Amino acid sequence: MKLEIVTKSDQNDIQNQIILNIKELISFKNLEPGDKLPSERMLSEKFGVSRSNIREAIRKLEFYGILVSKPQSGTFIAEIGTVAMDGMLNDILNLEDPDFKSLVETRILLELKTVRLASLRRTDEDLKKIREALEAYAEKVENGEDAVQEDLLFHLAIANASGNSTMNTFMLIITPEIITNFEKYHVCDSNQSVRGIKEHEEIYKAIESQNPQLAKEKMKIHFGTLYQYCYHSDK
Amino acid sequence: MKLEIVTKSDQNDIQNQIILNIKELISFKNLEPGDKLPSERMLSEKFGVSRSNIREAIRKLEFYGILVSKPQSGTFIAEIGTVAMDGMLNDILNLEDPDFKSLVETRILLELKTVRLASLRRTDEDLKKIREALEAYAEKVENGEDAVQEDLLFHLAIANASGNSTMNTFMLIITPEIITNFEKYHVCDSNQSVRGIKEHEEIYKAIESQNPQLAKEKMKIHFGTLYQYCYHSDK
DNA sequence: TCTTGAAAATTGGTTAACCAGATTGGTTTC
DNA sequence: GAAACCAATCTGGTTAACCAATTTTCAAGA
Repeated sequence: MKLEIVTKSDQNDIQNQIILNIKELISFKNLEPGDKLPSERMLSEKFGVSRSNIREAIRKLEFYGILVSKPQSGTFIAEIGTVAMDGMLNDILNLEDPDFKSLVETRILLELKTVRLASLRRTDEDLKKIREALEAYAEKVENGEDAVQEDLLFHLAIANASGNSTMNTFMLIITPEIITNFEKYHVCDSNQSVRGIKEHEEIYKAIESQNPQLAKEKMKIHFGTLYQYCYHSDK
Repeated sequence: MKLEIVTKSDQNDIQNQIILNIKELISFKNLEPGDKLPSERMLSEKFGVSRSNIREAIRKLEFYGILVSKPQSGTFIAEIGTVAMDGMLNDILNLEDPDFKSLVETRILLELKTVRLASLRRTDEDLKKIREALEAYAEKVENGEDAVQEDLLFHLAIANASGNSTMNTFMLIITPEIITNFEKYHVCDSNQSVRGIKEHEEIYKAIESQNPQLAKEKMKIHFGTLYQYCYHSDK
């Protein structure tokens, strides 16, 4: 178990080292947005790492919008300006893994917004999906089973109905880590789940009646416990 | 240009097709969290695609926390439960590319929060970095140059000072797309930039004096124009 | 001198062979 | 019978050769 983690972080180190090398190369060669990077082969030779490592690092920088690679042509620096590129590269190199508190804080922020947007923009189709998620959750809880997953799917359905694809994506990104940490720290107990049904129903009703203010209010209540955890804990 | 876009989207289609295949395989074989997926070779043969395509799809699902691959051992289904896995896979397959409105909406949401957190948690080191970003921005504007990048670096410095790694990452993710769209739609003109200096300074002062409410207020004012764009446009 | 166009070189993507570490199953040993 | 051990096998990762599309080069033709 230990070993595996070490390799993972080593892997990350290598990737960050490559990104640092690329950054220095760009700076040294005075490359500007739109310019072509040396080929993957050349980079792998120059940095003394495998081409797949290079490709991986390039993918990461592509994800953050700093590079754009065109098939059979080359990898180019995105048109975001030298200054932004340099600043962002620094930030990417300094990125730290999210802690649980940071996740919860972000989740609450996102959800208080998505629930508002959902109540404004939801289609009938959206509403139906939320209803289904709600019922799946209620059924699980009533059977006394663990319903963390169904809980989160209800919230994801709301994010989906918000009509904001960015927030929807972000919710998807943090969800698995929320689940893992919930199970690790046992944040919710079964009593809370029973109460959760009523809270979910209230949120649903607010969305149904297209009342954004009420929806946000009910979501805030629903997050009551988490809120406390987030703002009164040292974790 | 057209061709390139087509290949990109084709590429995406292939990846989504693989993810769909994996989803069906999991369902068909009744695989549960913790179980091992067939090896990459086997999957590539079964689905009739290259192993690198398989690896790429697995990486994507790893990013969304659904799979975990261990070197020299296998790829495993993450411990997030069958229901959550299934629901998330559906959501991932239906993910749509973010539109500009969605980006701006999310940016405003994030920044009104990060500026509050930054004013509460900023260290002296953070403050210094924000100050530097502010000065770089002011200098560019006073020279009559375009300062979109410096503008965003100022905001990223605030996100960095927020002490919330998740929000920081999210800000990094949306920044390049914001830059690209700003340049495309010419959202800001130079007059706005001059006014922007004063606004940035006010935000800085609020963070310096650790006044979260004021900081949020000043940020809201700063977003005035964008706000309008966001809520009174059909785009 | 400029245009044209075909061949050569270069590129990211793909494929297949290979590697080292992990797993597995059976055999030995006590 | 159980524990220890070893070798065969299987795994994700790496490497190197290959591919098809793109870009470059440069000589032929006007």
